[in-house]
Amino acid sequence: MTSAGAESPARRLTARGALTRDRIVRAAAELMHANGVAGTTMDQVVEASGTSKSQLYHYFDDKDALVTAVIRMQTARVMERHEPHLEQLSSLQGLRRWRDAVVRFVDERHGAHGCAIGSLASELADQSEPARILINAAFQNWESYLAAGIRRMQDRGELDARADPAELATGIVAAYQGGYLLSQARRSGRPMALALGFAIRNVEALALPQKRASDAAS
Amino acid sequence: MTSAGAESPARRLTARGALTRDRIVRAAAELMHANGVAGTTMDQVVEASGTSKSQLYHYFDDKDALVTAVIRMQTARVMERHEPHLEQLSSLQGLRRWRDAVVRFVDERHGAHGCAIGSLASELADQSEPARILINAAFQNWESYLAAGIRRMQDRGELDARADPAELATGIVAAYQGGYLLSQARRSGRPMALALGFAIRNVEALALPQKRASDAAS
DNA sequence: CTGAATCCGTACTGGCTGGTCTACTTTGGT
DNA sequence: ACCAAAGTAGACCAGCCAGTACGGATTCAG
Repeated sequence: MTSAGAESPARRLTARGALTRDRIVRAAAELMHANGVAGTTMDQVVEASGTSKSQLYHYFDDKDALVTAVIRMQTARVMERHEPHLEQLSSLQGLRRWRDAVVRFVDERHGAHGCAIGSLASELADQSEPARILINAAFQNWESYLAAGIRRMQDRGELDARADPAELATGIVAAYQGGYLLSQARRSGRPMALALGFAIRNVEALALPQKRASDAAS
Repeated sequence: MTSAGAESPARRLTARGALTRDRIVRAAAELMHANGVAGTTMDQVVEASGTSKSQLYHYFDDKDALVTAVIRMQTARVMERHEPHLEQLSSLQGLRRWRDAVVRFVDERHGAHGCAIGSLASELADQSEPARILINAAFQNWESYLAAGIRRMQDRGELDARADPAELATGIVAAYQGGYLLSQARRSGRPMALALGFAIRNVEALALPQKRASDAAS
């Protein structure tokens, strides 16, 4: 992992070819998430994907190119899992629901493997500048979802307009990543629950007293 | 990294031997922090430490044993850097001073390499159970320092007695780790500053109104 | 139908990796 | 002074790794 050249210049891909390529990336993503990028060999990817060496090198120039594809897939996957909760986020209640879903997810697997993006970030950020840029973009994108949701809370008058959505969003994603890491080390979802809880409390602290009755307690 | 056997049964070590051993661990720690554990070869350690293959394998059974020694050294080193601030911690003011020192440290190197413990945690937690246990202990120890400080704030009547020091401590360490990871990806100390700021605000929120004049503003 | 591009399988290689072996030098206790 | 233990050196090896060579099978445009 030094230069990570751009991906193959998007040659013609038949439907069959696209499928094979996808199987490769999927297998690589799984292996790299479980064993790390350096801990995953091209031969393992070949076997896990049920393809062959020549196919692998047909679709990817080298390991760096494969890693790039894996980063893209993983960031997309993680966001896909969060999008349902964040897309329409516009209330503290929604933020808490997201937190609960996250905690449940982490708790179920006792923090195993950590966040797919987070572990890639930790391993690659200082090894490959292109990878770092991609991963940083993923984090920023993630934060932008949260920031947009927080902005909607302000628009709805639930939150103080002086709050800084972008800063709060960064704080929440940081809590998520740190909470995940501690949960991974402790094999317990508890640190994630605490970390996200504290992060969200910073948003709650900026809540405005609601004018009317409307939605109920807690 | 699968079994990580116990370290060599502490044979007799001459002063010269201990020095050599230390040089090896020091070099290994540096390399592994910069390039990852999997990305560091035994030959690199030999060269960087100015020793030889036989010395390496004289002092360590295998790479796992060396990694174990590196974990011990890194956790000790990191704690040494924080101890001056945390040892006597007994006020919000002190907590903020610690945060400032951390942010300065991260900012200076633009988050490069990340937290030594954090990156080891991310790479090893799911690869080696003994390593995971060691790293988890380091986190817990770190948290216990913060918790003790927070408890002292309660004893001094600066903080609400209903606050849970252990939970707050976990939240702060999580914010530190997550903040570091984002800072590493963004090459900026800003995420760390925000993350720690938000974490500490949870402590500040539990501050009690001080009875007398005594210490000044902010 | 045809031929060129895409797709695929497998054997192979040169270099690197963790780890071993044998032999030489230094140290420290008595 | 002696010698066993500790320390040191560097050659060596078997296996693994990323990447290549080359030949054959499918697919698709025209």
